[in-house]
Amino acid sequence: MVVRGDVYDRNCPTRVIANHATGQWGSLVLGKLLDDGGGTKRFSELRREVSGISEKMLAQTLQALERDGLVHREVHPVIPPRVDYSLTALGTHAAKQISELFGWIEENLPSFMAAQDEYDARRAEKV
Amino acid sequence: MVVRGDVYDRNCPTRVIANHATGQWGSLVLGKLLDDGGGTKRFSELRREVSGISEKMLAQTLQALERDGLVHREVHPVIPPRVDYSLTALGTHAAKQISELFGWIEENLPSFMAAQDEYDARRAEKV
DNA sequence: CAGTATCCTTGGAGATACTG
DNA sequence: CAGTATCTCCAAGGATACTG
Repeated sequence: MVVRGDVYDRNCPTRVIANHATGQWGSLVLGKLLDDGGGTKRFSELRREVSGISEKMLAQTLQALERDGLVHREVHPVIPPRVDYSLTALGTHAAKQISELFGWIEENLPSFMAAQDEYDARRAEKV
Repeated sequence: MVVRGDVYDRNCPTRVIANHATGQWGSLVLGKLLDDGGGTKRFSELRREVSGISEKMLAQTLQALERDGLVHREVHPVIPPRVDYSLTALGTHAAKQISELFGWIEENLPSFMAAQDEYDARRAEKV
């Protein structure tokens, strides 16, 4: 159907943006910014709250999200430096969708774990 | 708030499943299976339709999705081999959410491209 | 504090060839 | 056809140290 921007077509910008928004770090950063209820978060807050992310990946992730127009970056010219990150309108919409999906996965975690157990059991008996 | 299953906590099963479902290949495979309107798709169909995926990654992706209970795998004992993939109830729900998000990105592609252009322009003039 | 810069390692991912 | 096995390589990503 759609040809321009079709996410199933490689080398399509849609796919790149989708990967930023749904990637392992991008999705979590968007989620955390949404949790704040449209407020702002600082670099170090995100670093702490998104468990496992390194400084490098956080910086890189935020840059990609900012470039895509999902995140707004506000620099305060003070010492020590202070930079606030927040969601744009686009980012808020994306974050809501992702957050919903993640919430649904959490809610259904028992079903997922059961599926995994069953899969593993089936594989075990075939050996 | 939530501790067990919290996606923001590393080493949490939720995050692993989320990554399978929203990862660059997983998301596209789920999307393609949904496009088929609850029908089935064969390995080679998916290979063709998800532009850029290799056999290895498709096999690996399908296995992860099957293990998580998102995809059902039906083997027909015929020659030549025939294997049908379809969405489970869980998979259908996940696929719908992802598909919606991707559709929204496609629709708003102009906004994203504009944001990127603006970002690049701002960076260029600062040099 | 909010990043860069650097180095280094792991494994994600492709290509190819083979099998039931 | 639907995979698996193997080899290979590049880039994603982590750790550390440094700077405005």
